[in-house]
Amino acid sequence: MTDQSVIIGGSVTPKRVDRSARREEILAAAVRVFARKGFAATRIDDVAREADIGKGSVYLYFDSRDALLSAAFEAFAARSRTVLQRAREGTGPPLERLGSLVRSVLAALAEDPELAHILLDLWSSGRAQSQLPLDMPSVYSEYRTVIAELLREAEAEGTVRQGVGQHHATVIVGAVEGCLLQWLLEPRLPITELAEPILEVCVEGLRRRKEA
Amino acid sequence: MTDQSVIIGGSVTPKRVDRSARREEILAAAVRVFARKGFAATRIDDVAREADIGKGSVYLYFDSRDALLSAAFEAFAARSRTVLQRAREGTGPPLERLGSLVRSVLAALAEDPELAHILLDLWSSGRAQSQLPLDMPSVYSEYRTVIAELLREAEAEGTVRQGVGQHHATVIVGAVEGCLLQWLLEPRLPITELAEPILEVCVEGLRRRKEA
Amino acid sequence: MTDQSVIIGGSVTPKRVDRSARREEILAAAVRVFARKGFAATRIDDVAREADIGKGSVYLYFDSRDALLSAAFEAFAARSRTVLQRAREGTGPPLERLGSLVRSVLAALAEDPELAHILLDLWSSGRAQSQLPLDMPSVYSEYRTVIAELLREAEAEGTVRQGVGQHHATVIVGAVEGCLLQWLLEPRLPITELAEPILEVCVEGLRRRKEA
Amino acid sequence: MTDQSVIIGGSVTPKRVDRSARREEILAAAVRVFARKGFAATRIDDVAREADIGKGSVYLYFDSRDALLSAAFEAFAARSRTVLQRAREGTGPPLERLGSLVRSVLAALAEDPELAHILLDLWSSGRAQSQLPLDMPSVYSEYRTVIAELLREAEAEGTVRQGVGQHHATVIVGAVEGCLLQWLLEPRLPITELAEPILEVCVEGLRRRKEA
DNA sequence: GATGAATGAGACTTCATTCAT
DNA sequence: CATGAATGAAGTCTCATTCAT
Repeated sequence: MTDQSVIIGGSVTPKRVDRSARREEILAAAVRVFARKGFAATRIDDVAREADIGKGSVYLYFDSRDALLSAAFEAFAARSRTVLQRAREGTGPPLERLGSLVRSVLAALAEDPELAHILLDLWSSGRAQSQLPLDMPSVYSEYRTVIAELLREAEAEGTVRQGVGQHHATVIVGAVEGCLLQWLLEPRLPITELAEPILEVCVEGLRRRKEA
Repeated sequence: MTDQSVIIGGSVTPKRVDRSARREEILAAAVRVFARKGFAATRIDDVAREADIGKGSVYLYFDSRDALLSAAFEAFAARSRTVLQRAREGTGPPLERLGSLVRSVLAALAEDPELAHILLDLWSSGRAQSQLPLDMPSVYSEYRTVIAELLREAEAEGTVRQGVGQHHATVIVGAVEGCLLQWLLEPRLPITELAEPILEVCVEGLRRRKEA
Repeated sequence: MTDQSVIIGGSVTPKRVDRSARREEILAAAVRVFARKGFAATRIDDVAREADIGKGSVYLYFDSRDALLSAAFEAFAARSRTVLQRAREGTGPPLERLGSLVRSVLAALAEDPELAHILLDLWSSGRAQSQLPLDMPSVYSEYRTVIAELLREAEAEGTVRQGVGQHHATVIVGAVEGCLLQWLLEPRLPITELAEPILEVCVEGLRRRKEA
Repeated sequence: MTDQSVIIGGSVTPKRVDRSARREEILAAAVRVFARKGFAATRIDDVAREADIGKGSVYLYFDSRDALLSAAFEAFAARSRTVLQRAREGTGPPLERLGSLVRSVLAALAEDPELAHILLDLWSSGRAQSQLPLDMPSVYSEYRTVIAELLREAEAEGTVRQGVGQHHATVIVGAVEGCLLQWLLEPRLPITELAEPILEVCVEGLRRRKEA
């Protein structure tokens, strides 16, 4: 609304850098609090204190409390998109790209547990009444699509069984997200170590090979 | 509305309504609203209206709003325990019992989508800020334990590969819950049809058998 | 409203005895609870439970919760009136009748601590906003009047100094009630033993010096 | 309405209003309402309206409705302590200091009838059910102690009869508080004029007969 | 821009009172 | 008469949002 511009060296330099950096700081603070207390229990005051600014100042950067959750969702979705994009653009055998994808997803969230923790809230908010336009469903839809593509390539290559399709993509996404869920509920589970078992189970299956 | 005096076990109930039946009615109404709007957005008034009683009457059967969520959790946990118990007590080849378990879990929730929908809230409540003593983590812990037992039996039998253990149990639980999650976010996914792909992926794996 | 009468031996005997006995029971129960928890914190439910009847039944005997306090006030006022009447009608030296009065007041309340305890609530209710028509002020007014009469008689007799009047009556009433107050706040104070010090302080201070 | 930034002790107060001044304003408003309607009948809304602020603003300065009563108690107790301290530290004949004390107590409350009126509620709150930690009993205990000390000094001096002790102190405290009680119930009583009768009754009654 | 005091809508909860049985 | 389940008005308290400084 107010566009205080500062003229430096003859070029118009909107204070955008500062503004957006400050916005990011606040968002990061908000995510930390969401992770700690959950969205429902998080007060604007908590966020302001965490960001070490005044309560009113939060509203200079975000329209509303809900907007903070939306922004957190955006951060999560952006990261997801990046990871998925990389898998899509990657080269090499599709099953290896699948492996990388699974490892990346788990590593990304293990590295940033704060963001991971708000997953639960995002799942809840992704449903029903929520006035928020957080499109969680489409995040998972894209996720399934990418994996289905990889499986299709693998099928074309002959590295996976015939008849593998959408549903199997859903199962793989499910295995990853379900392991994350369990880790969120039980932080002692070694999340990064679960990548290999996930791939073993999904790719190799549990049944013993007859002649192996 | 009032369902007269009710005979239970041959003795006349002291008063007019069957307390526990009425309690269940209100809980069912609450679960319907939770499913529709989520716990955070559900007002006592909503529950009362759904149950077609006065707001104050809810408090005759539940101590607080939180107690409603606790009760919903109990209903969910009780059902989980039943399903798991059945798998534990079952006879027959362990991998078949695993199959039954997976199918039962999905069928149970598909049959009662209302209860399934509050899963998201229960997951959230299972973490952090919640003062509620909803022990979601232990639900999943037991779940993993039962599956790990089945895998151990199968390993003893020689029907699964050696080295299969806790982590693989976590992956199977994850696959089931992760598929449920996706269904909750995207109700068009055919949840019951996912049981077979889950079992295929987990038991058989995706990779094509060399000599098949 | 309902006047269920029972014919016994040919005479109409309204069930008044029972009815009024029951009323007294409830009132006594109410007074016990008021004494224990104070009027503000007393619930109709508490009274019903104490009287061992159903909550709704309280309303068969009292119009409202406030009516219970009114009735308790009436009981207190009636007792006060009795004590005062006795002092008024008594014969003998006025200062001795004053002594009896003081001893009676303290003894009456010491004997029935329950009623004494609600004095505090009655004092509060005797003021301001209270919709209740509890006329505490007139209880004390009558009290002062009776004592002033005794003092006037004593003055006429020459047993107290001249100039003793209304204000001194107020002081004597005050001394008694003020001691009661302290006892209510600090039950270890020996309330009945305070009668003599009160009389010593007050009467000896008023008695004309013999030879002066 | 907002009274700008205020300089206290040379340092700029961090924000705009002086928190403690505003707190006092609200407390004063609360005391006015308590005096008018009694604590039990006073709603937060009443206090807010009296202070001409929003309902929620009360909670910026007091944790709860009960905290308002506690604060009012503190104001009363602080004043009591001051009056008592003065009597304790005073010099001069003990019976004169007793006279000053009685006059001070009556004058202090006569001057601030608002605070006096809540005495009734404080007495009630000093008992039983109240969760509040208002220690009315100890106020009166200290009061008795100070007067007992004065009497002991007077006894040592020979200005009061032998055998005068704790109980007589209780009677004097009672006379003062009992007169206040009557004034509260019957505001037409001339409270300040009662100091002399109280002293006449009590002091002359205690003074040793010169030639006896 | 920054702040935090102020606000008041709205949620929970209590409990006096009613009334069908 | 007796009862206690049901009710909803009313009260406390919270907190997102606004706005004067």
